Amino acid sequence: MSTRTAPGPRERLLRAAQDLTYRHGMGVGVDAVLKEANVARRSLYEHFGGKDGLLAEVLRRSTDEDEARYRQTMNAAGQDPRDRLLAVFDELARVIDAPDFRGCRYLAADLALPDPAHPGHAVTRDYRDRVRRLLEHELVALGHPRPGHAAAQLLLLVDGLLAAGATRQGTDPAAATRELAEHVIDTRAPGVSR
Amino acid sequence: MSTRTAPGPRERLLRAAQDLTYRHGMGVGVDAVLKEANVARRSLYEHFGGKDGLLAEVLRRSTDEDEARYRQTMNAAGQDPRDRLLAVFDELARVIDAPDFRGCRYLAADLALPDPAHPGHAVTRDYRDRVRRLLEHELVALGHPRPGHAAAQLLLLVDGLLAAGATRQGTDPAAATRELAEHVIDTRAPGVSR
DNA sequence: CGACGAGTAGATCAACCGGTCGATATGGCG
DNA sequence: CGCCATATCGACCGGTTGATCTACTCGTCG
Repeated sequence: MSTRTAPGPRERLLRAAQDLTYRHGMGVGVDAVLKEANVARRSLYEHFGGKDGLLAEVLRRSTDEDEARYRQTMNAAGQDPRDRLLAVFDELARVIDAPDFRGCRYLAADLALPDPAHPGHAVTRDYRDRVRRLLEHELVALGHPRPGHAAAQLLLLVDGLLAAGATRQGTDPAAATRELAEHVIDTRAPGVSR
Repeated sequence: MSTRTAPGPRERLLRAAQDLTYRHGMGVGVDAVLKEANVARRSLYEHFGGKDGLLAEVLRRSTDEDEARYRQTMNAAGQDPRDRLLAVFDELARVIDAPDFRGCRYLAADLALPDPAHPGHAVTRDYRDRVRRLLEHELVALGHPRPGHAAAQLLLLVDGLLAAGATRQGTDPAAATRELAEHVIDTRAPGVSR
């Protein structure tokens, strides 16, 4: 019963789909996923009801992994909320510098799925809210005067950084982002724009 | 010879593709474009060599339009570089509030085209650079100590705002962005994070 | 007039799309 | 052992993809 038993078809499907959707986008064919996972066509429909169900589950699992990564990045940075927040941006700098970085999964999913009723959208919306709360929690601990507002700003910086990283502009976007993040975090008086 | 002559097949193809790719993504079928444009199949291949060529040309034409829009937004704001820069963000606030806003075309294209050799990528890269130079020019006129750096930061805010607008987070992202943009523009001493 | 180029209409192609279905292998239990 | 439920398999479905090709129409200009 160990977790080291050979993963079943469901698990293999999820892993293959997670990999292929990230590398080739949401448009990957079911055939490609099945081939990569070495799973029969029918099993996909038994487990997930169809391609949409598989994609939604892939997104859901990814959000859990990524949220956990945010948490452990922050925990590794110590107890000071300021350090914990900035550690997130340092980690993102590493992420976008990875040679196989292909942009934010969730933004790509939202932009690639034209149907607003697709179950994937609910997953990405929930994910963004979880991350926002994570940031807001640290800002509250820091005694920030407008934690909700600042959290929204930090999330905006995260989105911008991931977008910039995906589109590979020459100037190092991570440093510029970190600078703005520090400003957001260190703003102690509300409404002061300069 | 007036521009009011009925547009030819090439023009109709571009308009239809521009509209359909924005609404349904880069994955739209050639058939759908042909039907919308009321153009024979062969004409597409005569004029653009294939779907990729059509998409690249659609992107190129869009960048020209959008760059012109940036310019006229800034010109309408007067001569003060600060006003001209902030006008861009006010305009973006309007853009993302439009009911049919579906995210940034170019970011969507970059994320949706897995092949890094696709001609569309060169177009989006060039566009981003043109906008960056546009912003940098105003920052220079403003006497900003690090115009290149600040332009990269503003571009990052633009990307973040467009991403946030596309994913519809509850809190109004435009106001938060404008606040950060003001900070970037008004930073007069280099290296000062607060 | 007649030749020409651009455009249209549509058949055809191999590849692929997402989805359905009967057959089969496997494993627990009487 | 025999039996059955379940999980998995892979052939098959109709439709669509992007692309190529032939045949026809039409307006223009020499």
